[in-house]
Amino acid sequence: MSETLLATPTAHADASPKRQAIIEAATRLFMAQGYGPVSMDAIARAANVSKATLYAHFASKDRLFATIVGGRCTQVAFDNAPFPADGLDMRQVLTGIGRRLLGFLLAPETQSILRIAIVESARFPELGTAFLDSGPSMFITRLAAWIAAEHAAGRLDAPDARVAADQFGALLRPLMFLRAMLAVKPAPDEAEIMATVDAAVETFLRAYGPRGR
Amino acid sequence: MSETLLATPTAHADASPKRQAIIEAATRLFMAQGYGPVSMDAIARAANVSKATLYAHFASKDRLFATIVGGRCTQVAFDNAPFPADGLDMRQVLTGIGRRLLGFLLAPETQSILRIAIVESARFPELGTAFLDSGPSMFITRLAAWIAAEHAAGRLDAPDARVAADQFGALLRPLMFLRAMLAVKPAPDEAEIMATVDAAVETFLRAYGPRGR
DNA sequence: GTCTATAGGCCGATAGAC
DNA sequence: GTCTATCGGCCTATAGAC
Repeated sequence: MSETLLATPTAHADASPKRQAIIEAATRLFMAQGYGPVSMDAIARAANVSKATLYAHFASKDRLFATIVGGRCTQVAFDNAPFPADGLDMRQVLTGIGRRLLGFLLAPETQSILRIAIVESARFPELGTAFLDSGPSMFITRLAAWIAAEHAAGRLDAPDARVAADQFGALLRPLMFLRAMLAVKPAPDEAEIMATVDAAVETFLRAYGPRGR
Repeated sequence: MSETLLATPTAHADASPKRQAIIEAATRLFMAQGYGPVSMDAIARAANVSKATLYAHFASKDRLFATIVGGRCTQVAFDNAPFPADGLDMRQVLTGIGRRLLGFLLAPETQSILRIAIVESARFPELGTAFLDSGPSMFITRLAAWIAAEHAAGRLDAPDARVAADQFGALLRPLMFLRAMLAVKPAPDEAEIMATVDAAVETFLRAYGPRGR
């Protein structure tokens, strides 16, 4: 697969109803089942169009998949709301950031696309990059910038802000996250999520809180 | 009449050369490509047997896959070597544990099976559990026991040893690990691995080192 | 653009000879 | 147990009518 597979930003948003139906059906099926098990017949049937119409809009199953999933990566990207300004309680701020990030990571849409990106990254190398760039990388970069500012202000002691940001994200993905990715029951509940966030914040502050806390 | 008490003819460890060839070929192909893309024809061809022979040993593709991958989970399990006894330098001990664990997590065999377990856990729920039980869960449990002992001895300050162990593992899986799972270049090199371990140990000791460090 | 119909191939699984 | 040969089905993709 070439990297041009993802570059399908048809300059004019094609609002053809059939095309839209195809995209919606393909998104639903691919996200639920991945690439292999979904047939073009099934997509055509779910979209209420014929296979010929399907192929009139998308040259091949590969291209349809890459278009759908690549676009989906940016669509479910982590909501990069701004981090709070100075003066708020550090623990509350971190807890809020952690809750938002972990909630995003555990959301069914995120899990689906992450699962698909992981397994299809061999066949579609651009998917891995698209997913990383769509959320995690940018989030860590922004969090690092915020941490650096807090460090400069003396409210954190994190000389290497990039590492600290990466580690805060990592602390939010303990075994519970792996268990969710592996679909091992029981699914994480709200209490477990909160406990994970609280523990991550606690450890982060123990490691990076201002000296002489 | 059966001539042995130890082996049932069809069920267990059959040393038949054909069966062994099937297992080896299927392992290689499934690990490299996952479930869907590998056909029974391909496995038979790679094992130099006919498809009929294949089906004489394994009732279906599903069962063959579950047998192969389930067994593989325990085979590539993390080497649970004992943790060092008392009296050694804490930083060195943690660094050694971290290097071994991260090296294991990034090994191609581990990445393959983890990728497969993640994507096929919907179709084969037992795979997720098998993978978790084969390594990560037990490792965290053992690490937690060691941390609890160190806590009791006053060499660590980790009241909740289970959380601390889980977080140490999590600190070893920053973005670099996600990048590896997504097959995004460049692959982690030795320097990056060492830097990740050192940073994880540093943060862990900042958070859980003995008070008044 | 959209349809029906089908080409052409590979799939999982089996029958029957030995 | 092991083989050859094959079945019936589903797959991607296309031809041709409208």
